[in-house]
Amino acid sequence: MERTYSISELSSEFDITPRTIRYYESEGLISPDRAGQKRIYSARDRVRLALVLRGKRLGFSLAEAKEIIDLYAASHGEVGQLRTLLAKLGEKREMLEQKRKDLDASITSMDRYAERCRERLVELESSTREAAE
Amino acid sequence: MERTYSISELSSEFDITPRTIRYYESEGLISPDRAGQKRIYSARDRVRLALVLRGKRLGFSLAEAKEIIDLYAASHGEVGQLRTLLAKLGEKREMLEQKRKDLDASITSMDRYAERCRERLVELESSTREAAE
DNA sequence: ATTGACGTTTACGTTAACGTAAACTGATGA
DNA sequence: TCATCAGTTTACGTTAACGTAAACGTCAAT
Repeated sequence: MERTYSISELSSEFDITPRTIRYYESEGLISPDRAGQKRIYSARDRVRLALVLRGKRLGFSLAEAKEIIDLYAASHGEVGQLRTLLAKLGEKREMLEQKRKDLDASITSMDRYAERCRERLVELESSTREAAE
Repeated sequence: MERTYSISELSSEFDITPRTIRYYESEGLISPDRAGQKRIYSARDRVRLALVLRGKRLGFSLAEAKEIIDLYAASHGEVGQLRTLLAKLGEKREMLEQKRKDLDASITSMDRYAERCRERLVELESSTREAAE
């Protein structure tokens, strides 16, 4: 038997509210089982939730995140399905690549700037010491 | 004399509407000069606009983008200013690092998945050929 | 003189992604 | 038995980031 999760367990684990999780369900991002009224989340549901949140951190909308995540659950029955799946994966892959370029550019320019600041700080500190002599 | 830009030049270059650019100004992200009523954008304004858009692609809100971009325009006069600036740069740098982790994880898992799909496709195609013999 | 093209301000409208509150339903421990 | 969680549905409220429309200014070209 695999482990299951309640909505409050997941909400505290991922630091989001139950409302958010229910909203994701209403948008078709997760589909937990039910025990009567109560939602029962499987390990698979938990993984999907984690993927949604990661997508959000990367700036994807919920709709975009759903598109991507649903690719991982697509059926691989026929050759045609596999071909279109691979094509869609290629698209998403390009979006990620674009983000990587943006991110790398952001990081390198910030690092360069911080380095210049540190040099300037050393300058200022040494001149302060001179003034004290 | 440095080159300047009209609002429509920038909006078409970056593929956004003038409304968006004016909104960014109202949020304090850009502060173009004026020639009477008309806004005149400098090369510096253009760079800031590009930074805003890059920030958005990476999932930052306009407020977050502003915080980051404003760091690049902070004054380096006193030692104390430089110290707090470096501290803030460290914070932002960590946020970018987190995004890089998320992004790397997304890319590697997607690449792995695509590879499995390609293998499966080769299988299916070979079995199709066998059936044709 | 007027017609566009381009610009402006003001203000209301819209959508995504939830927040919040009300009213209800079991299960469970004192 | 009663209260107290933990969960549920329904529904209205909110915020960021613009869209859209109205009403107006200005300048060059016809």
